Amino acid sequence: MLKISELAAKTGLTAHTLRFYEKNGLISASNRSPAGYRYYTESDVRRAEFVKTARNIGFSLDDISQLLSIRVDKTSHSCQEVTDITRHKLDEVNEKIKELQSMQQTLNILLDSCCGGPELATQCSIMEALDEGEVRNQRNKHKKLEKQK
Amino acid sequence: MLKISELAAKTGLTAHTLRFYEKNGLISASNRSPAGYRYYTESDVRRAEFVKTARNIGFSLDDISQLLSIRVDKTSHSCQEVTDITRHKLDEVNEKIKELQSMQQTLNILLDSCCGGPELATQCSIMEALDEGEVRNQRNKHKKLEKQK
DNA sequence: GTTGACCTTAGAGTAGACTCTAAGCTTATA
DNA sequence: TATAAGCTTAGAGTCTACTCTAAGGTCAAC
Ligand SMILES: [Zn+2]
Ligand SMILES: [Zn+2]
Ligand SMILES: [Zn+2]
Ligand SMILES: [Zn+2]
Repeated sequence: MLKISELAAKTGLTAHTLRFYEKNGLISASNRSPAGYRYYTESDVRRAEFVKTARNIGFSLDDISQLLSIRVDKTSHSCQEVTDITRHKLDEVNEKIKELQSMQQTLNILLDSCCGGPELATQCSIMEALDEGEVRNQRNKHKKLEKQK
Repeated sequence: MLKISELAAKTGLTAHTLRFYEKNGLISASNRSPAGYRYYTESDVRRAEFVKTARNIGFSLDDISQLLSIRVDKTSHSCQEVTDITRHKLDEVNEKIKELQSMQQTLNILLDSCCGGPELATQCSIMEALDEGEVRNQRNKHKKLEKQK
């Protein structure tokens, strides 16, 4: 049985975060000492490591909650449910990558157009582009798509 | 002179957002009616459009504040200051893209490994991978790099 | 028996960019 | 003149995932 700081050391999460996760239903200690100290079993540790791994991949705490409820009763859930969560996350990631690549392209175009030197900004082509609004961009398009869900 | 809702219609920002931007020093109305209604001049409109464009590209409100202070007095600023802001944003964007691509790769590997069908999740390889923590990932590496700044 | 490290809780604070509410004026139109 | 649309403000709420604080209880060691 591990105390909270031991679990923290083992998982790389902080004790604060572990309590926060407990408050949000992700991980709780199977046992408490008479004084109320949390004591984590081996099974709790495995659950915490699952959470850590899923979080590292980029799953939201909400996604992780869903994965955890599948995990505790695998016979009531299908592979499809697992891939649905995973695919949904992948869709989000792909969408964000597109947005960022659009920004990246725009920023590169802006940087290419400006000398970047000690000259006064009076004729800076970046400032001109921003003033004229003629900067290619698709961020809003993506944002709107995002909200249609 | 435009009222706030007219400027909102023209820029695609909401009246709420325009007031919020004013509170944060980005855009304010040059004039007010005797009753206190905001009245925006042509120059205010151009400033608002600048903000909109910069925001669409992905600049933070803080970045935009800096760009605006260059904009109002270009003779006191250099192209280099403009490119510094732009390059810094580009660095952030590149960093985020890397993180997301790492997630993307991991998620794709997971999806490839699972049948995604109606089978029980008892032997789901995604669940197994999460349980074993053997999922390639670099998100934390990126996070740490981010914080070193 | 006291020091110091560790534990508990409820609850507040953080970041970024809005988003909305309440309560009350103002203005244009019918 | 009445109705509705639109404007004002301060300030609270939203979202995510923590992060920290205050005030106090516990425990092993010396
Ligand atoms: Zn230049
Ligand atoms: Zn320039
Ligand atoms: Zn399967
Ligand atoms: Zn599966």
